[in-house]
Amino acid sequence: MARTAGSHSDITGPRIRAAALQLFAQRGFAAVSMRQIAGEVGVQAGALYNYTPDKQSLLFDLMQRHMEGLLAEVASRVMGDTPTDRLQSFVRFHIGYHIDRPDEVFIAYMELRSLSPENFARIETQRRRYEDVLEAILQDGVVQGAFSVPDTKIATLGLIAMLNGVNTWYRAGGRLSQTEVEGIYWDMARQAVGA
Amino acid sequence: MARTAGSHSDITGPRIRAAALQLFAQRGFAAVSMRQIAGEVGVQAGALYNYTPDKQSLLFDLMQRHMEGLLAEVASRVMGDTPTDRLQSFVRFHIGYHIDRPDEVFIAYMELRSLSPENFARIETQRRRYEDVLEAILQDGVVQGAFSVPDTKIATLGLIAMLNGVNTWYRAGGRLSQTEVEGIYWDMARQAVGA
DNA sequence: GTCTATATGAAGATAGAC
DNA sequence: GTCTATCTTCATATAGAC
Repeated sequence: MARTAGSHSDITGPRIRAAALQLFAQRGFAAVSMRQIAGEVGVQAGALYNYTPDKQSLLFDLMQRHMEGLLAEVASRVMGDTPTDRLQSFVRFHIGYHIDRPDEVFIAYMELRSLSPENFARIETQRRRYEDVLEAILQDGVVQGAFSVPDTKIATLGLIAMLNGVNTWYRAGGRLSQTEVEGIYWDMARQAVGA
Repeated sequence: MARTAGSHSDITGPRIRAAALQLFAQRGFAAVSMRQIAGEVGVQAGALYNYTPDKQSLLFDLMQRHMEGLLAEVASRVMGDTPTDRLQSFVRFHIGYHIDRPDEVFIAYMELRSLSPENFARIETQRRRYEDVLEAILQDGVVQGAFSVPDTKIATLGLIAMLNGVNTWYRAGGRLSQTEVEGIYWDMARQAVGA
């Protein structure tokens, strides 16, 4: 169907977010213009303002949705009777979730500085809640003598940084399956905490 | 001394790079204007063009200098008779070098997408040379049976990502000394490769 | 080498017609 | 809800005086 003037509120909103997501990830928030986003969607720039009050809110909306999805999923997917089992499920969940959403992840970690101070504070709160999930597992493991970790806070940040690194090289259809990648990172993570 | 019109070629160049470095790291390349850099240095925007042909070259110059310094230093600082010793010296070097240069490191990893294709290719080549230093150590260790690493390429990228994470939280004057931080990351790295 | 002034283009955002 | 047209500001980069 050719694009014509008219009402498309149901589909234009998601299309704007999808276009913004891809463009922000590829070129960076500051380097992308509202006109470019509109062009990708197939509308004029002015039409975007029916969906977002401004460019900053569009970025915040993307990051907020990502963090909420991440927090909801980690809560339902991380489980196990022992700290080691829970750590494994966290590592595998994190790798899988991040592999599936490279653009969201990239933006959430790279465009923090493009947020207004208020929006930054909100996203940071959500991020800390996610880190706390992992740190609680590590603390449990240390208390129970299952892990050897000198500093759970630093280990948390170090592990997450290591896991995030998967998105710098993983591409779907490469030589390794997602499960294989999960297994490799789980091996490294398990050894890193002395489990 | 008040700023006045005149010749200052010896000091203005470094001051421009220092200002650009800080501003690019803080706000991102695309979000920083030549006027802002000039303002930080204390000259007018036009004067910058006596030192760089354009903004892109200024970014490339910063990244190029960083990578060359990194490669020169890693070559002279990483040593040891065994793979484990060499890995330890690499980890401690990497942490120390990165802690000392947060802005350079941040830009080198975050503004790759802001480079022109030709400049990107040059920086990528240097980056790969740095990764190769670590991968050679891991391969040595695997061959000699000192390390347990399922995939040296992924382990290289995973370790570097983990080590780079230090810059997301380390601040000079915090609760841990640089040597303590090096020790913590060395513990994690050593365990991660099964050394 | 730095200044002022400016050429030229593009940015975010809004107004009002349809 | 989208369009066209526009306001206003700011961007990179250059020219020529000092």
